[in-house]
Amino acid sequence: MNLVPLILKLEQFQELSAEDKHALEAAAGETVTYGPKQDVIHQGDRPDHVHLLLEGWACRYKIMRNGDRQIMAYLIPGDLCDVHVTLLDRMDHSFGALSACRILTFPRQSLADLMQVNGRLLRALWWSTLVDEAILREWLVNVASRPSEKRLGHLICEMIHRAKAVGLTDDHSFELPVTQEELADTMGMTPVHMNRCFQTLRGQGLITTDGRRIIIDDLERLMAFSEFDPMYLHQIKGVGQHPVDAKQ
Amino acid sequence: MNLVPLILKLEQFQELSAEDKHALEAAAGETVTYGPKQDVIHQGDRPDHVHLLLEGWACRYKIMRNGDRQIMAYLIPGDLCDVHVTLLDRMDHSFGALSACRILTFPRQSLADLMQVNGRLLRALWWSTLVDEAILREWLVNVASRPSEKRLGHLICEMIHRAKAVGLTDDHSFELPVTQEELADTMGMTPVHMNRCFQTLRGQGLITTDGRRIIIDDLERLMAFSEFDPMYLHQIKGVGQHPVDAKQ
DNA sequence: CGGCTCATTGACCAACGTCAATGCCGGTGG
DNA sequence: CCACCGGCATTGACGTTGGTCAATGAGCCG
Repeated sequence: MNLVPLILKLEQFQELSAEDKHALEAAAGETVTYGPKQDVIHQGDRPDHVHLLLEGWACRYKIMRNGDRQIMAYLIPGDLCDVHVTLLDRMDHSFGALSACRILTFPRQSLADLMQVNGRLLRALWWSTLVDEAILREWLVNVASRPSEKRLGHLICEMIHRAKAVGLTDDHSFELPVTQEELADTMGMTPVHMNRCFQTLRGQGLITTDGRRIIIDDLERLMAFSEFDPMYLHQIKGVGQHPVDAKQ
Repeated sequence: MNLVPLILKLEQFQELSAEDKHALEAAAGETVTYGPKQDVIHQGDRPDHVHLLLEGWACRYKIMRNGDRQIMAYLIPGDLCDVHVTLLDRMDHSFGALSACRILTFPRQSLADLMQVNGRLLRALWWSTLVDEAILREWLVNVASRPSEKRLGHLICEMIHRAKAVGLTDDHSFELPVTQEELADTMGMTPVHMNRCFQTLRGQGLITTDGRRIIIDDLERLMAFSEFDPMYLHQIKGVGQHPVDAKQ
Protein backbone atom coordinates (compact mmCIF):
# COMPACT_ATOMS: atom_id res chain seq x y z
CA MET A 1 0.00 0.00 0.00
CA ASN A 2 1.50 3.28 -1.06
CA LEU A 3 -0.29 6.42 0.02
CA VAL A 4 2.66 8.67 -0.66
CA PRO A 5 1.42 10.30 -3.87
CA LEU A 6 -1.96 11.08 -2.32
CA ILE A 7 -0.43 12.44 0.85
CA LEU A 8 2.03 14.59 -1.10
CA LYS A 9 -0.88 15.93 -3.04
CA LEU A 10 -3.08 16.68 -0.04
CA GLU A 11 -0.18 18.32 1.76
CA GLN A 12 0.03 20.86 -1.03
CA PHE A 13 -3.09 22.15 0.65
CA GLN A 14 -2.62 21.36 4.31
CA GLU A 15 -0.05 19.71 6.51
CA LEU A 16 -1.35 16.36 7.77
CA SER A 17 -0.46 14.97 11.18
CA ALA A 18 1.02 11.51 11.64
CA GLU A 19 -2.35 10.59 13.07
CA ASP A 20 -4.15 11.74 9.92
CA LYS A 21 -1.88 9.63 7.78
CA HIS A 22 -2.37 6.56 9.92
CA ALA A 23 -6.11 7.05 9.85
CA LEU A 24 -5.99 7.17 6.05
CA GLU A 25 -3.88 4.05 5.97
CA ALA A 26 -6.22 2.30 8.32
CA ALA A 27 -9.18 3.15 6.11
CA ALA A 28 -7.55 1.67 3.02
CA GLY A 29 -8.56 -1.69 1.65
CA GLU A 30 -7.04 -3.78 -1.09
CA THR A 31 -4.82 -3.01 -4.02
CA VAL A 32 -6.23 -4.12 -7.36
CA THR A 33 -4.72 -4.30 -10.82
CA TYR A 34 -6.45 -3.38 -14.06
CA GLY A 35 -5.31 -3.99 -17.61
CA PRO A 36 -5.26 -1.27 -20.27
CA LYS A 37 -8.73 -0.31 -21.59
CA GLN A 38 -10.38 -2.12 -18.71
CA ASP A 39 -13.34 -0.49 -17.01
CA VAL A 40 -13.34 0.09 -13.27
CA ILE A 41 -16.82 1.45 -12.65
CA HIS A 42 -19.82 2.21 -14.80
CA GLN A 43 -22.27 5.02 -15.04
CA GLY A 44 -25.21 4.26 -12.73
CA ASP A 45 -23.18 2.16 -10.30
CA ARG A 46 -23.23 2.82 -6.60
CA PRO A 47 -19.79 1.41 -5.90
CA ASP A 48 -18.93 0.53 -2.33
CA HIS A 49 -15.30 1.48 -2.73
CA VAL A 50 -13.49 4.70 -3.45
CA HIS A 51 -10.55 4.25 -5.79
CA LEU A 52 -7.11 5.82 -5.50
CA LEU A 53 -4.87 5.52 -8.53
CA LEU A 54 -1.37 4.37 -7.54
CA GLU A 55 0.17 3.61 -10.91
CA GLY A 56 -0.83 4.11 -14.52
CA TRP A 57 -3.31 6.42 -16.20
CA ALA A 58 -7.10 6.26 -16.14
CA CYS A 59 -9.93 8.42 -17.41
CA ARG A 60 -13.50 9.43 -16.68
CA TYR A 61 -15.86 9.17 -19.61
CA LYS A 62 -19.44 8.97 -20.75
CA ILE A 63 -20.79 6.95 -23.65
CA MET A 64 -23.21 8.91 -25.82
CA ARG A 65 -26.41 7.67 -27.35
CA ASN A 66 -24.73 7.20 -30.74
CA GLY A 67 -21.89 5.22 -29.24
CA ASP A 68 -19.38 8.08 -29.18
CA ARG A 69 -17.27 8.33 -26.09
CA GLN A 70 -16.52 11.60 -24.36
CA ILE A 71 -13.54 11.61 -22.03
CA MET A 72 -13.90 14.18 -19.26
CA ALA A 73 -10.78 13.76 -17.16
CA TYR A 74 -7.41 12.10 -17.10
CA LEU A 75 -6.35 10.60 -13.80
CA ILE A 76 -2.74 10.02 -12.81
CA PRO A 77 -1.10 8.53 -9.71
CA GLY A 78 -2.24 10.26 -6.53
CA ASP A 79 -5.65 11.12 -7.96
CA LEU A 80 -8.80 9.94 -6.25
CA CYS A 81 -11.13 8.67 -8.92
CA ASP A 82 -14.50 8.87 -7.27
CA VAL A 83 -14.75 10.58 -3.91
CA HIS A 84 -18.13 11.56 -5.32
CA VAL A 85 -19.64 8.31 -4.21
CA THR A 86 -19.16 9.15 -0.56
CA LEU A 87 -21.77 11.87 -1.02
CA LEU A 88 -23.65 11.48 -4.29
CA ASP A 89 -26.20 8.78 -4.86
CA ARG A 90 -24.58 7.13 -7.84
CA MET A 91 -22.02 7.58 -10.58
CA ASP A 92 -23.14 9.80 -13.43
CA HIS A 93 -20.19 8.61 -15.53
CA SER A 94 -17.84 5.68 -15.92
CA PHE A 95 -14.14 5.37 -15.42
CA GLY A 96 -11.57 2.96 -16.71
CA ALA A 97 -7.88 2.33 -17.12
CA LEU A 98 -5.98 3.80 -20.07
CA SER A 99 -2.74 1.97 -19.38
CA ALA A 100 -2.14 -0.84 -16.90
CA CYS A 101 -3.11 0.48 -13.45
CA ARG A 102 -2.61 -0.31 -9.81
CA ILE A 103 -5.50 0.97 -7.76
CA LEU A 104 -5.98 1.13 -4.02
CA THR A 105 -9.56 0.79 -2.82
CA PHE A 106 -11.11 2.36 0.26
CA PRO A 107 -14.35 0.87 1.53
CA ARG A 108 -16.82 3.68 1.09
CA GLN A 109 -18.05 3.45 4.65
CA SER A 110 -14.58 3.56 6.23
CA LEU A 111 -13.78 6.72 4.33
CA ALA A 112 -17.15 8.24 5.17
CA ASP A 113 -16.66 7.41 8.85
CA LEU A 114 -13.17 8.80 8.79
CA MET A 115 -14.43 12.07 7.37
CA GLN A 116 -17.14 12.27 10.00
CA VAL A 117 -14.53 12.46 12.72
CA ASN A 118 -11.57 14.06 10.98
CA GLY A 119 -12.37 17.53 9.68
CA ARG A 120 -8.84 18.14 8.46
CA LEU A 121 -8.96 15.20 6.10
CA LEU A 122 -12.46 16.11 5.03
CA ARG A 123 -11.29 19.57 4.10
CA ALA A 124 -8.23 18.23 2.33
CA LEU A 125 -10.32 15.89 0.21
CA TRP A 126 -12.81 18.63 -0.55
CA TRP A 127 -9.89 20.80 -1.63
CA SER A 128 -8.76 18.11 -4.05
CA THR A 129 -12.20 17.91 -5.64
CA LEU A 130 -12.18 21.70 -6.00
CA VAL A 131 -8.93 21.46 -7.93
CA ASP A 132 -10.47 18.77 -10.13
CA GLU A 133 -13.34 21.13 -10.76
CA ALA A 134 -10.97 23.93 -11.74
CA ILE A 135 -9.34 21.61 -14.25
CA LEU A 136 -12.72 20.68 -15.62
CA ARG A 137 -13.57 24.36 -16.11
CA GLU A 138 -10.40 24.84 -18.10
CA TRP A 139 -11.22 21.79 -20.23
CA LEU A 140 -14.56 23.37 -21.02
CA VAL A 141 -12.81 26.59 -22.05
CA ASN A 142 -10.36 24.58 -24.09
CA VAL A 143 -12.96 22.66 -26.05
CA ALA A 144 -15.40 25.53 -26.38
CA SER A 145 -13.09 28.28 -27.45
CA ARG A 146 -9.71 27.26 -28.76
CA PRO A 147 -8.89 26.05 -32.27
CA SER A 148 -7.89 22.43 -32.49
CA GLU A 149 -4.08 22.78 -32.49
CA LYS A 150 -4.09 24.99 -29.42
CA ARG A 151 -6.47 22.56 -27.78
CA LEU A 152 -3.96 19.76 -28.12
CA GLY A 153 -1.10 22.03 -27.09
CA HIS A 154 -2.99 23.10 -24.02
CA LEU A 155 -3.72 19.56 -22.93
CA ILE A 156 -0.08 18.62 -23.36
CA CYS A 157 0.96 21.57 -21.21
CA GLU A 158 -1.50 20.58 -18.52
CA MET A 159 -0.43 16.98 -18.45
CA ILE A 160 3.28 17.70 -18.30
CA HIS A 161 2.64 20.02 -15.35
CA ARG A 162 0.54 17.49 -13.54
CA ALA A 163 2.86 14.62 -14.38
CA LYS A 164 5.86 16.59 -13.16
CA ALA A 165 4.15 17.27 -9.85
CA VAL A 166 4.09 13.54 -9.15
CA GLY A 167 7.51 12.80 -10.51
CA LEU A 168 6.42 11.24 -13.79
CA THR A 169 8.42 13.40 -16.17
CA ASP A 170 11.90 12.95 -17.50
CA ASP A 171 13.51 16.30 -18.14
CA HIS A 172 11.53 17.64 -21.08
CA SER A 173 9.45 14.61 -21.92
CA PHE A 174 6.80 12.38 -20.48
CA GLU A 175 4.86 9.25 -21.28
CA LEU A 176 1.31 9.95 -22.48
CA PRO A 177 -0.23 6.47 -22.63
CA VAL A 178 -3.16 7.51 -24.77
CA THR A 179 -3.93 6.90 -28.44
CA GLN A 180 -4.71 9.72 -30.83
CA GLU A 181 -8.22 8.37 -30.97
CA GLU A 182 -8.59 8.74 -27.21
CA LEU A 183 -7.22 12.26 -27.39
CA ALA A 184 -9.77 12.97 -30.10
CA ASP A 185 -12.55 11.65 -27.83
CA THR A 186 -11.23 13.98 -25.16
CA MET A 187 -11.30 17.13 -27.16
CA GLY A 188 -14.36 16.64 -29.29
CA MET A 189 -12.68 16.00 -32.58
CA THR A 190 -12.04 13.13 -34.98
CA PRO A 191 -8.94 10.93 -34.89
CA VAL A 192 -8.05 12.12 -38.37
CA HIS A 193 -8.06 15.72 -37.33
CA MET A 194 -6.21 14.91 -34.11
CA ASN A 195 -3.48 13.57 -36.29
CA ARG A 196 -3.36 16.76 -38.32
CA CYS A 197 -2.94 18.69 -35.06
CA PHE A 198 0.06 16.59 -34.14
CA GLN A 199 1.58 17.33 -37.52
CA THR A 200 1.14 21.03 -36.95
CA LEU A 201 2.75 21.03 -33.50
CA ARG A 202 5.63 18.96 -34.84
CA GLY A 203 5.95 21.22 -37.86
CA GLN A 204 6.15 24.28 -35.61
CA GLY A 205 9.02 22.67 -33.72
CA LEU A 206 6.99 22.61 -30.52
CA ILE A 207 6.97 18.89 -29.79
CA THR A 208 8.46 15.63 -30.97
CA THR A 209 6.90 12.23 -30.40
CA ASP A 210 8.49 8.87 -29.87
CA GLY A 211 5.84 6.21 -29.53
CA ARG A 212 3.67 7.36 -26.63
CA ARG A 213 6.37 9.65 -25.32
CA ILE A 214 5.93 13.37 -25.89
CA ILE A 215 9.08 15.44 -26.02
CA ILE A 216 8.56 19.14 -25.47
CA ASP A 217 11.04 20.94 -27.67
CA ASP A 218 10.25 24.40 -26.37
CA LEU A 219 7.93 24.60 -23.37
CA GLU A 220 7.90 28.40 -23.24
CA ARG A 221 6.78 28.62 -26.82
CA LEU A 222 4.29 25.76 -26.51
CA MET A 223 2.68 27.45 -23.50
CA ALA A 224 2.46 30.76 -25.31
CA PHE A 225 1.08 29.11 -28.44
CA SER A 226 -1.56 27.25 -26.42
CA GLU A 227 -2.46 30.19 -24.19
CA PHE A 228 -1.58 28.05 -21.20
CA ASP A 229 -1.55 29.63 -17.77
CA PRO A 230 -0.98 27.06 -14.99
CA MET A 231 -2.83 29.14 -12.41
CA TYR A 232 -5.94 26.99 -12.67
CA LEU A 233 -4.01 23.91 -11.52
CA HIS A 234 -3.59 25.54 -8.10
CA GLN A 235 -0.23 23.87 -7.73
CA ILE A 236 1.72 25.35 -4.89
CA LYS A 237 5.00 24.24 -6.34
CA GLY A 238 5.75 25.00 -9.97
CA VAL A 239 7.10 22.52 -12.48
CA GLY A 240 10.50 21.30 -11.39
CA GLN A 241 10.04 22.18 -7.72
CA HIS A 242 8.77 18.82 -6.59
CA PRO A 243 10.60 16.79 -3.90
CA VAL A 244 10.96 13.97 -6.39
CA ASP A 245 13.13 16.24 -8.50
CA ALA A 246 14.98 17.65 -5.54
CA LYS A 247 16.26 14.18 -4.70
CA GLN A 248 18.35 14.02 -7.80
CA MET B 1 -31.75 37.85 4.72
CA ASN B 2 -33.29 34.84 3.09
CA LEU B 3 -31.50 31.55 3.39
CA VAL B 4 -34.48 29.50 2.36
CA PRO B 5 -33.37 28.59 -1.19
CA LEU B 6 -29.94 27.52 0.04
CA ILE B 7 -31.36 25.49 2.88
CA LEU B 8 -33.89 23.82 0.62
CA LYS B 9 -31.07 22.91 -1.68
CA LEU B 10 -28.76 21.55 1.00
CA GLU B 11 -31.59 19.56 2.51
CA GLN B 12 -31.90 17.66 -0.74
CA PHE B 13 -28.74 16.05 0.49
CA GLN B 14 -29.06 16.03 4.25
CA GLU B 15 -31.52 17.17 6.86
CA LEU B 16 -30.19 20.19 8.75
CA SER B 17 -30.94 20.79 12.40
CA ALA B 18 -32.39 24.07 13.66
CA GLU B 19 -28.97 24.67 15.12
CA ASP B 20 -27.29 24.23 11.74
CA LYS B 21 -29.64 26.75 10.22
CA HIS B 22 -29.04 29.27 12.94
CA ALA B 23 -25.31 28.83 12.60
CA LEU B 24 -25.57 29.52 8.89
CA GLU B 25 -27.66 32.57 9.55
CA ALA B 26 -25.23 33.79 12.15
CA ALA B 27 -22.35 33.46 9.69
CA ALA B 28 -24.11 35.57 7.07
CA GLY B 29 -23.14 39.13 6.42
CA GLU B 30 -24.73 41.78 4.25
CA THR B 31 -27.06 41.66 1.31
CA VAL B 32 -25.79 43.46 -1.76
CA THR B 33 -27.43 44.36 -5.04
CA TYR B 34 -25.84 44.17 -8.47
CA GLY B 35 -27.13 45.53 -11.75
CA PRO B 36 -27.28 43.46 -14.94
CA LYS B 37 -23.88 42.84 -16.56
CA GLN B 38 -22.11 43.97 -13.43
CA ASP B 39 -19.08 42.03 -12.22
CA VAL B 40 -18.94 40.65 -8.71
CA ILE B 41 -15.45 39.19 -8.53
CA HIS B 42 -12.54 38.92 -10.92
CA GLN B 43 -10.11 36.24 -11.85
CA GLY B 44 -7.07 36.48 -9.57
CA ASP B 45 -9.00 38.01 -6.66
CA ARG B 46 -8.81 36.57 -3.21
CA PRO B 47 -12.20 37.80 -2.05
CA ASP B 48 -12.92 37.86 1.63
CA HIS B 49 -16.58 37.02 1.16
CA VAL B 50 -18.41 34.02 -0.14
CA HIS B 51 -21.46 34.96 -2.21
CA LEU B 52 -24.88 33.35 -2.13
CA LEU B 53 -27.25 34.29 -4.92
CA LEU B 54 -30.68 35.17 -3.57
CA GLU B 55 -32.37 36.64 -6.63
CA GLY B 56 -31.52 36.93 -10.31
CA TRP B 57 -29.11 35.05 -12.54
CA ALA B 58 -25.33 35.22 -12.59
CA CYS B 59 -22.56 33.39 -14.40
CA ARG B 60 -18.97 32.27 -14.06
CA TYR B 61 -16.73 33.15 -16.97
CA LYS B 62 -13.20 33.62 -18.19
CA ILE B 63 -11.96 36.22 -20.62
CA MET B 64 -9.63 34.78 -23.26
CA ARG B 65 -6.49 36.34 -24.61
CA ASN B 66 -8.31 37.53 -27.75
CA GLY B 67 -11.09 39.13 -25.74
CA ASP B 68 -13.61 36.33 -26.20
CA ARG B 69 -15.61 35.40 -23.16
CA GLN B 70 -16.29 31.81 -22.15
CA ILE B 71 -19.17 31.30 -19.76
CA MET B 72 -18.70 28.21 -17.62
CA ALA B 73 -21.73 28.13 -15.36
CA TYR B 74 -25.09 29.73 -14.80
CA LEU B 75 -26.00 30.48 -11.22
CA ILE B 76 -29.56 30.80 -9.98
CA PRO B 77 -31.08 31.59 -6.57
CA GLY B 78 -29.81 29.23 -3.89
CA ASP B 79 -26.46 28.71 -5.62
CA LEU B 80 -23.26 29.50 -3.81
CA CYS B 81 -21.02 31.32 -6.24
CA ASP B 82 -17.59 30.78 -4.81
CA VAL B 83 -17.22 28.38 -1.91
CA HIS B 84 -13.90 27.74 -3.62
CA VAL B 85 -12.33 30.67 -1.91
CA THR B 86 -12.67 29.08 1.51
CA LEU B 87 -10.10 26.53 0.35
CA LEU B 88 -8.34 27.62 -2.83
CA ASP B 89 -5.78 30.38 -2.91
CA ARG B 90 -7.52 32.63 -5.40
CA MET B 91 -10.19 32.78 -8.06
CA ASP B 92 -9.20 31.22 -11.36
CA HIS B 93 -12.22 32.83 -13.04
CA SER B 94 -14.58 35.77 -12.69
CA PHE B 95 -18.25 35.96 -12.00
CA GLY B 96 -20.87 38.58 -12.62
CA ALA B 97 -24.58 39.26 -12.74
CA LEU B 98 -26.59 38.46 -15.84
CA SER B 99 -29.81 40.08 -14.65
CA ALA B 100 -30.29 42.29 -11.60
CA CYS B 101 -29.19 40.26 -8.58
CA ARG B 102 -29.52 40.24 -4.83
CA ILE B 103 -26.57 38.57 -3.23
CA LEU B 104 -25.94 37.60 0.37
CA THR B 105 -22.30 37.70 1.47
CA PHE B 106 -20.65 35.50 4.09
CA PRO B 107 -17.35 36.69 5.51
CA ARG B 108 -14.90 34.05 4.36
CA GLN B 109 -13.55 33.50 7.82
CA SER B 110 -16.95 33.04 9.48
CA LEU B 111 -17.85 30.38 6.98
CA ALA B 112 -14.45 28.71 7.34
CA ASP B 113 -14.81 28.73 11.12
CA LEU B 114 -18.31 27.38 10.90
CA MET B 115 -17.13 24.50 8.77
CA GLN B 116 -14.32 23.73 11.17
CA VAL B 117 -16.82 22.97 13.89
CA ASN B 118 -19.85 21.77 11.96
CA GLY B 119 -19.10 18.66 9.94
CA ARG B 120 -22.68 18.31 8.75
CA LEU B 121 -22.63 21.70 7.07
CA LEU B 122 -19.18 21.06 5.68
CA ARG B 123 -20.41 17.86 4.10
CA ALA B 124 -23.53 19.55 2.79
CA LEU B 125 -21.49 22.29 1.14
CA TRP B 126 -19.08 19.80 -0.29
CA TRP B 127 -22.02 17.89 -1.69
CA SER B 128 -23.25 21.02 -3.43
CA THR B 129 -19.87 21.59 -5.08
CA LEU B 130 -19.91 17.97 -6.25
CA VAL B 131 -23.23 18.60 -7.93
CA ASP B 132 -21.78 21.71 -9.58
CA GLU B 133 -18.94 19.56 -10.81
CA ALA B 134 -21.35 17.02 -12.27
CA ILE B 135 -23.08 19.82 -14.15
CA LEU B 136 -19.75 21.04 -15.43
CA ARG B 137 -18.94 17.57 -16.74
CA GLU B 138 -22.19 17.52 -18.65
CA TRP B 139 -21.44 20.95 -20.11
CA LEU B 140 -18.16 19.60 -21.36
CA VAL B 141 -19.95 16.67 -22.97
CA ASN B 142 -22.48 19.06 -24.44
CA VAL B 143 -19.96 21.36 -26.05
CA ALA B 144 -17.55 18.66 -27.10
CA SER B 145 -19.90 16.19 -28.63
CA ARG B 146 -23.32 17.46 -29.56
CA PRO B 147 -24.29 19.40 -32.68
CA SER B 148 -25.29 22.98 -32.06
CA GLU B 149 -29.11 22.60 -31.98
CA LYS B 150 -28.96 19.77 -29.47
CA ARG B 151 -26.51 21.82 -27.44
CA LEU B 152 -29.01 24.60 -27.08
CA GLY B 153 -31.84 22.16 -26.43
CA HIS B 154 -29.83 20.45 -23.74
CA LEU B 155 -29.05 23.68 -21.95
CA ILE B 156 -32.70 24.68 -22.02
CA CYS B 157 -33.66 21.33 -20.52
CA GLU B 158 -31.08 21.72 -17.78
CA MET B 159 -32.14 25.22 -16.91
CA ILE B 160 -35.84 24.46 -16.75
CA HIS B 161 -35.10 21.57 -14.41
CA ARG B 162 -32.88 23.67 -12.17
CA ALA B 163 -35.24 26.63 -12.27
CA LYS B 164 -38.18 24.43 -11.39
CA ALA B 165 -36.33 23.05 -8.38
CA VAL B 166 -36.22 26.55 -6.89
CA GLY B 167 -39.71 27.54 -7.93
CA LEU B 168 -38.75 29.78 -10.82
CA THR B 169 -40.85 28.19 -13.52
CA ASP B 170 -44.37 28.86 -14.59
CA ASP B 171 -46.04 25.74 -15.88
CA HIS B 172 -44.17 25.07 -19.12
CA SER B 173 -42.13 28.21 -19.36
CA PHE B 174 -39.42 30.13 -17.58
CA GLU B 175 -37.51 33.35 -17.77
CA LEU B 176 -34.01 32.94 -19.22
CA PRO B 177 -32.48 36.38 -18.69
CA VAL B 178 -29.65 35.84 -21.12
CA THR B 179 -29.03 37.25 -24.59
CA GLN B 180 -28.35 35.02 -27.56
CA GLU B 181 -24.84 36.39 -27.55
CA GLU B 182 -24.32 35.21 -23.97
CA LEU B 183 -25.71 31.81 -24.87
CA ALA B 184 -23.26 31.70 -27.75
CA ASP B 185 -20.39 32.50 -25.38
CA THR B 186 -21.61 29.66 -23.22
CA MET B 187 -21.64 27.00 -25.86
CA GLY B 188 -18.67 27.95 -27.96
CA MET B 189 -20.50 29.28 -30.96
CA THR B 190 -21.21 32.61 -32.65
CA PRO B 191 -24.29 34.73 -31.96
CA VAL B 192 -25.33 34.31 -35.56
CA HIS B 193 -25.28 30.57 -35.34
CA MET B 194 -26.99 30.64 -31.95
CA ASN B 195 -29.82 32.45 -33.67
CA ARG B 196 -30.03 29.76 -36.33
CA CYS B 197 -30.32 27.17 -33.58
CA PHE B 198 -33.28 29.00 -32.08
CA GLN B 199 -34.93 29.02 -35.49
CA THR B 200 -34.47 25.27 -35.74
CA LEU B 201 -35.93 24.51 -32.32
CA ARG B 202 -38.85 26.81 -33.06
CA GLY B 203 -39.31 25.27 -36.48
CA GLN B 204 -39.43 21.79 -34.94
CA GLY B 205 -42.21 22.93 -32.62
CA LEU B 206 -40.06 22.30 -29.58
CA ILE B 207 -39.99 25.77 -28.07
CA THR B 208 -41.52 29.20 -28.44
CA THR B 209 -39.93 32.40 -27.23
CA ASP B 210 -41.48 35.58 -25.92
CA GLY B 211 -38.80 38.10 -25.12
CA ARG B 212 -36.53 36.38 -22.64
CA ARG B 213 -39.19 33.83 -21.76
CA ILE B 214 -38.77 30.31 -23.11
CA ILE B 215 -41.93 28.30 -23.56
CA ILE B 216 -41.40 24.57 -23.83
CA ASP B 217 -43.98 23.28 -26.28
CA ASP B 218 -43.14 19.64 -25.79
CA LEU B 219 -40.71 18.80 -23.00
CA GLU B 220 -40.69 15.08 -23.71
CA ARG B 221 -39.72 15.63 -27.28
CA LEU B 222 -37.21 18.36 -26.46
CA MET B 223 -35.50 16.07 -23.96
CA ALA B 224 -35.36 13.23 -26.46
CA PHE B 225 -34.09 15.54 -29.20
CA SER B 226 -31.37 16.91 -26.93
CA GLU B 227 -30.40 13.56 -25.44
CA PHE B 228 -31.15 15.01 -22.02
CA ASP B 229 -31.05 12.72 -19.00
CA PRO B 230 -31.48 14.61 -15.71
CA MET B 231 -29.54 12.05 -13.71
CA TYR B 232 -26.42 14.23 -13.65
CA LEU B 233 -28.30 16.96 -11.76
CA HIS B 234 -28.59 14.62 -8.79
CA GLN B 235 -31.92 16.15 -7.93
CA ILE B 236 -33.77 14.13 -5.39
CA LYS B 237 -37.09 15.50 -6.44
CA GLY B 238 -37.97 15.54 -10.11
CA VAL B 239 -39.46 18.46 -12.00
CA GLY B 240 -42.79 19.41 -10.48
CA GLN B 241 -42.13 17.81 -7.11
CA HIS B 242 -40.91 20.91 -5.39
CA PRO B 243 -42.63 22.23 -2.26
CA VAL B 244 -43.18 25.52 -4.06
CA ASP B 245 -45.42 23.70 -6.47
CA ALA B 246 -47.05 21.66 -3.78
CA LYS B 247 -48.34 24.80 -2.10
CA GLN B 248 -50.60 25.61 -5.00
C1' DC C 1 4.07 -14.75 -42.42
C1' DG C 2 -0.61 -13.02 -41.30
C1' DG C 3 -3.34 -10.28 -38.51
C1' DC C 4 -3.96 -6.81 -35.30
C1' DT C 5 -3.97 -1.86 -33.73
C1' DC C 6 -2.76 2.60 -34.52
C1' DA C 7 -0.74 6.49 -37.27
C1' DT C 8 -0.90 8.87 -41.56
C1' DT C 9 -2.61 10.69 -46.12
C1' DG C 10 -5.62 12.69 -49.65
C1' DA C 11 -9.96 14.02 -51.81
C1' DC C 12 -14.14 15.74 -50.83
C1' DC C 13 -18.07 17.68 -47.90
C1' DA C 14 -20.86 19.99 -44.21
C1' DA C 15 -21.26 22.52 -40.05
C1' DC C 16 -20.32 26.54 -38.42
C1' DG C 17 -17.87 31.20 -38.65
C1' DT C 18 -17.52 35.92 -40.84
C1' DC C 19 -19.17 40.11 -42.52
C1' DA C 20 -22.42 43.31 -43.25
C1' DA C 21 -26.95 44.81 -43.61
C1' DT C 22 -31.80 45.24 -41.82
C1' DG C 23 -35.41 45.22 -38.59
C1' DC C 24 -37.46 45.45 -34.07
C1' DC C 25 -38.38 47.51 -29.66
C1' DG C 26 -38.04 50.05 -25.57
C1' DG C 27 -36.11 54.31 -23.67
C1' DT C 28 -35.18 59.17 -23.75
C1' DG C 29 -34.98 64.00 -24.80
C1' DG C 30 -37.25 67.73 -27.11
C1' DC D 1 -46.39 62.93 -29.08
C1' DC D 2 -42.58 61.99 -32.00
C1' DA D 3 -37.71 61.48 -33.66
C1' DC D 4 -33.67 59.37 -32.54
C1' DC D 5 -30.64 55.99 -30.51
C1' DG D 6 -28.66 51.80 -28.70
C1' DG D 7 -29.01 46.99 -27.82
C1' DC D 8 -30.49 42.88 -29.61
C1' DA D 9 -32.50 39.59 -33.03
C1' DT D 10 -32.53 38.18 -37.70
C1' DT D 11 -31.01 37.40 -42.63
C1' DG D 12 -28.15 36.30 -46.63
C1' DA D 13 -23.83 35.50 -49.15
C1' DC D 14 -19.72 33.54 -48.73
C1' DG D 15 -15.29 31.50 -46.38
C1' DT D 16 -12.90 28.11 -43.32
C1' DT D 17 -12.29 24.67 -39.93
C1' DG D 18 -12.83 20.39 -39.07
C1' DG D 19 -15.59 15.96 -40.45
C1' DT D 20 -16.04 11.80 -43.66
C1' DC D 21 -14.50 8.02 -46.21
C1' DA D 22 -11.28 5.09 -47.71
C1' DA D 23 -6.83 3.66 -48.53
C1' DT D 24 -1.82 2.87 -47.13
C1' DG D 25 1.91 2.25 -43.78
C1' DA D 26 4.39 1.02 -39.73
C1' DG D 27 5.14 -1.56 -35.68
C1' DC D 28 4.02 -5.54 -32.77
C1' DC D 29 2.99 -10.28 -31.68
C1' DG D 30 1.74 -15.08 -32.09
